[in-house]
Amino acid sequence: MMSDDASALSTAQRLRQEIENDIAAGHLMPGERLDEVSLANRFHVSRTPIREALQQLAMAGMVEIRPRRGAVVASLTPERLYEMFEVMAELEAMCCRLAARRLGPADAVALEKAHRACEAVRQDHDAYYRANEGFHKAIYAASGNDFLAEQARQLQRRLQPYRRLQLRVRNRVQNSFSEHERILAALMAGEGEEAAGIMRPHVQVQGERFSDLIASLKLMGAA
Amino acid sequence: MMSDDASALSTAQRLRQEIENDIAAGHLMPGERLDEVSLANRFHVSRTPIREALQQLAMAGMVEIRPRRGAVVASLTPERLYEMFEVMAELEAMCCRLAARRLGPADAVALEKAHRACEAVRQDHDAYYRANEGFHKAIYAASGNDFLAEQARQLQRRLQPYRRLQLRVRNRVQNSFSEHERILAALMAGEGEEAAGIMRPHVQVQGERFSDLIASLKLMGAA
DNA sequence: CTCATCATTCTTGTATACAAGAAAGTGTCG
DNA sequence: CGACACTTTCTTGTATACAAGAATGATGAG
Repeated sequence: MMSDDASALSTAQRLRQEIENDIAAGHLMPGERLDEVSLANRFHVSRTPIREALQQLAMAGMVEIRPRRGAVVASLTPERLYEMFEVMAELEAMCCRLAARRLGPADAVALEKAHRACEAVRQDHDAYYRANEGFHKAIYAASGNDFLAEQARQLQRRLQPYRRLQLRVRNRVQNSFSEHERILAALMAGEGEEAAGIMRPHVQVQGERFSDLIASLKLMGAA
Repeated sequence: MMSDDASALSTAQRLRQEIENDIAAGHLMPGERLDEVSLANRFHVSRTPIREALQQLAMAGMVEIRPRRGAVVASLTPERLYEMFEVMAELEAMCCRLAARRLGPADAVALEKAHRACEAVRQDHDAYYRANEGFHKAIYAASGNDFLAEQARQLQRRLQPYRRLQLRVRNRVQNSFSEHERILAALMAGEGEEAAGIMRPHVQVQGERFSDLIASLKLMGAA
């Protein structure tokens, strides 16, 4: 039996994923230097594939390469961060609109499951953070537009180091969960615009929440 | 006086741009093989920076790298193409919404200028194609969201090889121009939703236009 | 004549050597 | 004591050598 292993990854791509994970997980902080030799030693490869991985990350916006001066983890200004959240909100709103129209039985089941997973852990910030990610990804998938889903996941990943801080704010988890509930209901009812309208402010970081984000950003020590 | 030359590009980045231009310009066709040695000879460099450029292009979705089997210009299935146009339409609609709210005097001038440039060349398909690009880019810029503008430009670039074929369809230029006119008027009047509503179908490729696209796609010989 | 198997050739993947620019450390002079 | 120039060290950028997998072509059997 042949497994059409389309998921075959080159070494550089695997390395990219590893480093990307470290960035998304907050193990590598914005502004931090990415030394080619250290990375090469760490992964037991030469600098060549490491450099290829760094070039990929640069295109993904996760690192910044200053010619002749090395690569650093990309650090975003508050303005840019705001812009990215604004786009993220719109992409997710779009996912809602499409999902409401195209929702299949399998998608509906996956959505409810993801939602109940959130409910189960809403006392635990960190666990909720992960479950929340699952709920949002279920919506991307339900949009029926694979390209859109990929774009959404990619941007979500890029914002992850910053988003993590968001849920620590008092009552945020509780509010988040009840917003999920309303979104889910709207999707099931086929009310795309309704769902989109709830999703937008759910994702976007405005007003007080933005100030909170900036404050915690300073705590991170990002340049 | 100091010119903060942030535009300093590494060799790999320059090479990426060159190859990307060839793809966008249709000089390199979808499915075409990108031989590392040939490219290295052509640009008078070794394979190393070429490979770095190819990794970047892979992340940008412009080429596909099959491990151990080399890189080819990415060729999109009709489904994926449809999905990408759907997202493009939404991004541009979002630009409209934001631009209508935030439009500054400089943006307004730039928009009108770009529009008149379109008008001046509407007898010439190829010239209109370029002017059209300018009009859309002016809207991206007017959104006031630099990240959004970059995303829009990047996706536009990716769709360029396919979009080129669109305007050849009978009357498409005339229709396009009159849609521009209505979008411009709505933007100037601050009617963001109105502008977005015209932009969406202006960009999205649906119904007959999609069939036309698929037909010309087959002519391209893309796998 | 067609298909399968093996040898050959070509291309990609990786390490390494070397070149050259940036950073850091040292000493001297004001 | 502080600033500046110079030297040394370290890091990145590029080419090249070699290894290994894929494509290609030849040869032989059915």
